[in-house]
Amino acid sequence: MKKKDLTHSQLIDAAFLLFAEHGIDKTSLAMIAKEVGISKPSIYYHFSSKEELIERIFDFVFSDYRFEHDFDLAEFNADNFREKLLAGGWAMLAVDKENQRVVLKVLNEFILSALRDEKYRERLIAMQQNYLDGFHRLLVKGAEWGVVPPVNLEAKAHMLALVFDNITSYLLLGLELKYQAIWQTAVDSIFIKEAN
Amino acid sequence: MKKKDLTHSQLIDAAFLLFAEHGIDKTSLAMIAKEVGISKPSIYYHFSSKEELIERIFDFVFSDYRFEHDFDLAEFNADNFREKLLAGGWAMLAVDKENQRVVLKVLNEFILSALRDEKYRERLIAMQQNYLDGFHRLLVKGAEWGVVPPVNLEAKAHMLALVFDNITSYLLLGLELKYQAIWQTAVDSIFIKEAN
Amino acid sequence: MKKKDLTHSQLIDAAFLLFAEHGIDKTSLAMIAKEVGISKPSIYYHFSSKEELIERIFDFVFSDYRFEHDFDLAEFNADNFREKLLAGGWAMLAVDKENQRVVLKVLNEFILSALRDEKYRERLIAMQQNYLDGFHRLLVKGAEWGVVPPVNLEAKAHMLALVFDNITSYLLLGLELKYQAIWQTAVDSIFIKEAN
Amino acid sequence: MKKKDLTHSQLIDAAFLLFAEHGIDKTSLAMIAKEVGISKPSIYYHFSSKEELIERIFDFVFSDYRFEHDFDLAEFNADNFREKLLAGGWAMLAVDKENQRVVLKVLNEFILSALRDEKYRERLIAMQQNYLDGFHRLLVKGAEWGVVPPVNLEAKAHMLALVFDNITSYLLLGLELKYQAIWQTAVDSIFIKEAN
DNA sequence: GATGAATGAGATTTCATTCAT
DNA sequence: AATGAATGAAATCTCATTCAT
Repeated sequence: MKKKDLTHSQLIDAAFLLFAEHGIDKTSLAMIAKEVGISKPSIYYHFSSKEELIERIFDFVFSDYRFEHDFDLAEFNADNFREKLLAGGWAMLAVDKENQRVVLKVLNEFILSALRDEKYRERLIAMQQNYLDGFHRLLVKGAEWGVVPPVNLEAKAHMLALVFDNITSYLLLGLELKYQAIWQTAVDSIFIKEAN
Repeated sequence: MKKKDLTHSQLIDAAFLLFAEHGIDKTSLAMIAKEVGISKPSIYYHFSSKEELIERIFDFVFSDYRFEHDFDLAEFNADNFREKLLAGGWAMLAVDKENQRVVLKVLNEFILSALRDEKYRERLIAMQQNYLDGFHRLLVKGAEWGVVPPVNLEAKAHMLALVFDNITSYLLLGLELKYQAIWQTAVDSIFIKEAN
Repeated sequence: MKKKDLTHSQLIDAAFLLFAEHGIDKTSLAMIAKEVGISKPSIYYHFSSKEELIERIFDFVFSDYRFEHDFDLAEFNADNFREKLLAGGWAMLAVDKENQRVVLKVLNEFILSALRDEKYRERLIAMQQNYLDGFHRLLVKGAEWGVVPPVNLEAKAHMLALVFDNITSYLLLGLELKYQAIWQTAVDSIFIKEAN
Repeated sequence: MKKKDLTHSQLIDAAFLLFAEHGIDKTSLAMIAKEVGISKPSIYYHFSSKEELIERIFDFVFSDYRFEHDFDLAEFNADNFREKLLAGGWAMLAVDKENQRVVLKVLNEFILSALRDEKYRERLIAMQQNYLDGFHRLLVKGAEWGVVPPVNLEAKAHMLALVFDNITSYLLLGLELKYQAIWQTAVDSIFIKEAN
């Protein structure tokens, strides 16, 4: 790796961790520079402003956050459908907690930013939509395969997305719930033939 | 009301709105003072520091945010159980959107704060717990009344809480989903006799 | 004088002198604050920005710079016309040199600013126009009184203005010319009945 | 031209234009480098510091600014004396305005510098002196040829120089005066046999 | 009950300059 | 002949806070 690229990625890493620890607003360029061991103005050789650095962190965080990472449609079939769906949710519970907290903290920072800045809102919504659509596609497949009752698929999918998404938030806050059972309850409700 | 109390509540109101608009960090005491029409140092007569003002806003916001506001157990009975449960969720969709956004924005600010400051974490968790427990109590009642299958009640309750809570987040970001149907799907899943 | 007004005028004075000595760009707020003996941010209590301070200095300099100060039409009459005209120009040569240099240096700073900033251009042009018009009015009076040949008055007036104005510039640079004779030559040319 | 010389003169050109547009202080080496399409440190191969570059621009500007360019004594004779004198002044009014403005802006920058830096003062004074002396020599010749009354030649010459010089300043600021008539008035005053 | 005046700490950013390559 | 990477110094400006009045 060239020197420039090295420093560049050190800056991304340091900023990322500091954003998680102190929040974006309370992380100054001085703190980042100190962490990396370069001078404050040197940051400007790599990023034209703090704002640009923030955007690069945004890219960095969100590139990792895709439905397909958690649920790979290609691996699903009629036989393993329920299992896979359960496993996809449970996987997030088994992950390295510390690392997850860090990612989620920064993600939350950006959700707040998104409430005020169009630039972030669009991308954040695109990410949420990616999960909403992902679950929908999955259930449609499940219906095609005859394992999911073919009614009300969109609402079911979105309910799953909301539960899945919010489990991460509650984890982040340190609420200790029986997430496995909750996710299972949500997943199971999908397969019920509505009798009401 | 005494003058002191008047100014006090004007400060709370102004700070609350400004926190929603610009975020806590980016709202300066100068902005708040200007909004209320007093001088900056005068704020210190009412609050010993910005931090204390923030805490009072926290109280102000969270005093309004209780499960019992949304779902009043006293009004539930065996006959209206499903209806009331549906209505409690839908009510949040019918509320004055602008006002709701403001409250939710500030609430989100505090969720972020809670990730870094023990002081806020405890109270925020207490609030989330209030909803988690509230739904649980409700379903236990429902089971007693024979309208909810008496299995897996806790997980069902928490799933409802997660869906309920996250609907507000998605609303806030401006995602346009069929929330009524989603909530109905979640609610209906509660009544199913698990046959799998 | 109130404390605020005192500091305010100390700031104006200090900034004015420092602008003359180092130029506007090279005079930092730190230098000004140090000169007055207050802290850097205190300046912002009195002026909202460096730009505003500059504008106030501009006002301060230009309020002193009016044709009527140098040539008071009310004092002119047919008998003393030439004498008064001469004296008005010569007065500027007799003035306290050091003080004059300071004023002129800052004035020159603003001329440069005026080349780039509409805001200053207009006001500077108004000032030059004040002299151009002043000389014109004077010569018109002179013509009415029969002491100035009533031809070509505008060009004559403007020529006087140019000479008068530029004498200050040359003085400022330290060029040692026989300014008295130059001014006299210019003034005398006004009275000639053109015979060519 | 060698590559070195090429880049050198590109730097001079670019710096010159940028100085005119933004002023010396507000023109950074980064801006100049960008304009020429080289890297910032490369400037240091050609000039040892920004200060040296400024001095070279000074040379560049002032080499063009000589009395002999405007009034070539060799072309004057008794018959065409007045005409030539008029034409020399009018020429400056006919010149390409945009180009003239650029030169004059930079020149003005240096006048300001000259007020603070001995190094520039001497050379600037030399230039002004060149015009003052030039007009004087011209009038002396005119007197020898019998076309200019042989009295008060120095003051007349200097008055012409002041008018000539200041016309450029007023042009630069965008003041719209009848400069032709003004210059003619000044020139004509030279030929008058003083009768007062 | 409130303010006028001020401040220390610190934020982002710009700039001329350096030096190994 | 030029550059990539970095820096020290300093600029403007903001902010929470203080304290005599």
